[in-house]
Amino acid sequence: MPRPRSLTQDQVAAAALAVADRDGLAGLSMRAVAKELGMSTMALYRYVRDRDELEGLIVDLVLGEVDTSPPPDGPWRERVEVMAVRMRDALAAHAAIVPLTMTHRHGSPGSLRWGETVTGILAQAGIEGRAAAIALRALIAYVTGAIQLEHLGALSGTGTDAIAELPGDVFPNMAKTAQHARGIGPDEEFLGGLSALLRGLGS
Amino acid sequence: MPRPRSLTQDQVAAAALAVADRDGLAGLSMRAVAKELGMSTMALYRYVRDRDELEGLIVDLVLGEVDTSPPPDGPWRERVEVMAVRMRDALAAHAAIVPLTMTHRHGSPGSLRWGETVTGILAQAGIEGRAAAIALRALIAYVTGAIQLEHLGALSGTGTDAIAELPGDVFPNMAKTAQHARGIGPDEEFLGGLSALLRGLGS
DNA sequence: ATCGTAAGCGTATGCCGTACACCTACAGGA
DNA sequence: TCCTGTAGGTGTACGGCATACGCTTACGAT
Repeated sequence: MPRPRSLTQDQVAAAALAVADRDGLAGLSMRAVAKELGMSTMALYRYVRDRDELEGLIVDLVLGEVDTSPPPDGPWRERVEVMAVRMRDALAAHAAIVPLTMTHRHGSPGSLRWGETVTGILAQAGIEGRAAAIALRALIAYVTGAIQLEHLGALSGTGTDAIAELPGDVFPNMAKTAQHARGIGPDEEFLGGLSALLRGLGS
Repeated sequence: MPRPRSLTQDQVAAAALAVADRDGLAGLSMRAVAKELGMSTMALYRYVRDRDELEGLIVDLVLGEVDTSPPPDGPWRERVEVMAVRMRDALAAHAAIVPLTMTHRHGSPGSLRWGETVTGILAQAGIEGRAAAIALRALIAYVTGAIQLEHLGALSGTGTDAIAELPGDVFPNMAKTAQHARGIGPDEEFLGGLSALLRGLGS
């Protein structure tokens, strides 16, 4: 009976994501998203309660793009690694919104599906119950932490250079470590830490 | 010759931290910090270039409170664990500013000293060069990720309850895992994941 | 053709960070 | 003792933010 909606929430989320991809997280505002959709600022509020909900929709959208189908057969560590890499790739495609995932990942359907697949792999490997709960949280902690680190000064970036040139008498170990760190790419870094965690999770 | 400063940057940082502790990150504003110091808003800018620098000072202050003296002798894994727990405890005392540490940890003296001590322990354990660089970054990724997770919906909180009540036919593994997760405290969770990572780092 | 509903919009409020121009307290030299 | 240059401290103002509120308007059902 009333006037029909002209947009879906998905379209709103997609517009917001486009703004964030183009102008960064700082450029993401209700005004900017409304302009992206060709509406007035306040019209946006017909689709979203407030900015917080909009951020949730963006995270849902990005996390929903992660392929959560069970990876091909193989050793369980490799299969979990595939899942971790899928998550990392999806977020790398929208690096600007990575900080939002920490606040809004909770309860997102994509995140739940990812967890479901991972716990399934763990269960097949005999990791269940409390051990599975701890393993899943450890994986989430590592993956989200590593992704944020990666987008806030890569291992081979200027930050590492600065550390490598620290006074050798005050920070001898850091200076030496940074020297070696220069040659390490982001992939090797991410996968290296991940495989250590996975080795340890097998008890 | 000119009028002397009446405040140190440390005092400014302490006031800002007090505001954040009391009113949360959302309550942290230049106006609020200036009021905390009993000055006008703009006087604050005599001590700090902009808000970004103020945030850096806060992080420096909190990270500077971490005890970075070498832990007592013992197995290297236990010594690294002590370092991780010290970092976690320091941040837990100021949970509101945890998100700031992701953006401002880089180059903070406290963070450097922490890294120096950790790489020292790793070196004594025979982990050096590229392996040490990867190990350090993995530890930072896990610790920061876990701390953020902890302050954004604990394992035994309402979020877990919601997951435990998910449709069992769509998320069977998650539902079962969440059931077991309910009984896990934050310490057990943090230390469990950490010891897995440390086991794996020993190659 | 009309009418109720909700879409969409304009305006306004109270925050925010901060640029700028001004006044003022103080240490050093006279 | 007074004078003066420097930098500390302040008030005002601007543009941008999220969003509350009330109006207008498009539309599907009658």
